[in-house]
Order: sequence, then structure tokens, then C-alpha cells
Amino acid sequence: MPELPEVETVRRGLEPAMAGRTIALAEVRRPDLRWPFPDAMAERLSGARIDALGRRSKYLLLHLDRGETLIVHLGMSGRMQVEHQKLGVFHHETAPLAQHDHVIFHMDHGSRVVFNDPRRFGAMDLVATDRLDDHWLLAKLGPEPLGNAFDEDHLVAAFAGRNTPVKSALLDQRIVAGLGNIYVCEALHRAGISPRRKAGRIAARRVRALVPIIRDTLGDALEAGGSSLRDYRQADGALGYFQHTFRVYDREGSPCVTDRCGGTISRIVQSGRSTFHCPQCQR
DNA sequence: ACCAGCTCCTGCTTGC
DNA sequence: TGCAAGCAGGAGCTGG
Repeated sequence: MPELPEVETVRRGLEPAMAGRTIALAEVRRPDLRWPFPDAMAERLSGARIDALGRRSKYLLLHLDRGETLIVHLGMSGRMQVEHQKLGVFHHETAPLAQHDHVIFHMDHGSRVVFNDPRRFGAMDLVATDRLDDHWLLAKLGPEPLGNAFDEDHLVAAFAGRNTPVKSALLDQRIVAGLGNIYVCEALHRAGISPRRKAGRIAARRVRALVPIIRDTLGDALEAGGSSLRDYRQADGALGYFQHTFRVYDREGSPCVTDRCGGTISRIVQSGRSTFHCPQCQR
């Protein structure tokens, strides 16, 4: 669910509560996430100091002082929220936990960070930091869309010869890492490219133009604190508000916002997932 | 290698 | 109103 802008927003929001702080206790209430959360992993987390918070694609990375990194994936419905202690009283002694609060990080300064995930598509894994890039979740990821490795030549080469619709190609994390359904739909509309068009049959000029458009789309979403449709919240519980500026996503039947277009946003299904687009101005 | 479809899970919305 | 089907932001796996 959360795509790159949402995960990055959460990362930034968690920093004050977690960076440089020690996890006094990692409490696991439900270990059966997408992958099991073993007791031994919770024990290794308890007492560890978090040196820095990073992100790779949609994965949140907690770099620990012990040479290990906790990989956190929010799946479709996961949240990481900070709850502060109030009036010197430890919050975890007073605040009732909510349904689907699966993992609680009790921080040494009294705040706690709660991982909540109704659908349990989210998961965590603790791995050696020096072998992080080889981890099976991260090894095959393509370049970061906001980084230097994602450039026009890369995208042209990645699309070459591919017979899959461009919508599917941009969702392929090996081509570019961090886009999901929302931002692919939005970027393709900005680019005026039909989501149905085969990736390998788009003029190179148009593929190249897609690169800065993807960056701008993600940048705009980041500025808005991400998109809150259902479950997503920032680390302090605030909503994102990029959903108010969606051009196509979840706007089926609404008029296209492009000047002089006059089209109507339509919803189609590609690879079993909704795609929103304007048939008039996306070709 | 590539690609479409299925799957995991819960909860909200929609339609009868 | 009640109930069941459909759908949801991810992504690994299977099989053609």
C-alpha cells in the first residue's frame, strides 16, 4: 500500500523518536505477519541502539549499532506510529493497545513506536548490515527513482523489447523501485502515455520524458506527506493529503483535468489491478 | 526470460 | 436492514 512517498514520510516522522535512541524492549504481540517474527529476533532488537533510519524502495531500514539492520515493510495496510509519554507516565502503561497492534518498540526515553497492520501483508526481518544489499527482498530491486541511477538511458534500456503494458512495467520493482499503483497511474497521465501501450513500443523521446515526470510526481506526493486513502497515516498519525490532487487515481467518471481535453477518467483492469486513465489525452 | 493470474489477510463499500 | 460479493495502496510464486 504505502508507496515510496508514504514510506519516506514515515521514515522522516520516525527519526526524532528512533534515531540515536535505544529500543528498551521489542514486544511482539502477533508474530504471524507475512513472514513469522521469531522470538529470537525480538530479543536481538531489545537493547539495540538505532544509529540511523534509511529507506530502500518501499522498505524502511533501521540501522542498529550491532551491525544489524531491521527491514520493515508496511505491506498494504501497515502503519508505524509514535506515541509519546505524557506527564512522565510511560504511555505503554496507560494507553490501551489497539486491534492489530502487532509489534511495539518501547524506546528508552519512554515513547513507543507501534506497528499496526490489519491485513498482515507487512513483515520485518533482521539482517547483517554489510550484507543488506544481498538480502532476497532487496537484491533484485531496480534504481531509486529519486536517485542518480534512475535516468533516461536506464529507462529506455529497461523498456526495450518488453511486451508488457507500460503500466505493468512501471510496477515492476526491478525496473524502478518504489512506485505502486497510485503513482504509476498519476505519472502516466502527466506523461500523456496510455497505460495499455506496450513498454517496448513507446518512442524513446517519450520514455525519456517520463523520467522527470516520475520524479516530480513522487516529489509532489512527498511534499504533501503522501496519500491517505484508507489505512495510511504519517508517523504522528496525521493524514497525507496528496489524494486531493490526484488527476486520475480513484476518479473514474470524473472529467479529465488536462486543459481542453474534455475526456472522462476511466477505470480498466490490468493484471488484476485497477488502472485509472484518460483515454482522450493518454495515447 | 517473460508474462498473466493467483495468493496471502482483514475490513470497508457496493449491490441485491 | 442484512448479507455476500467485490475491492483495496504489495509482491512472491506458479505455470504457460
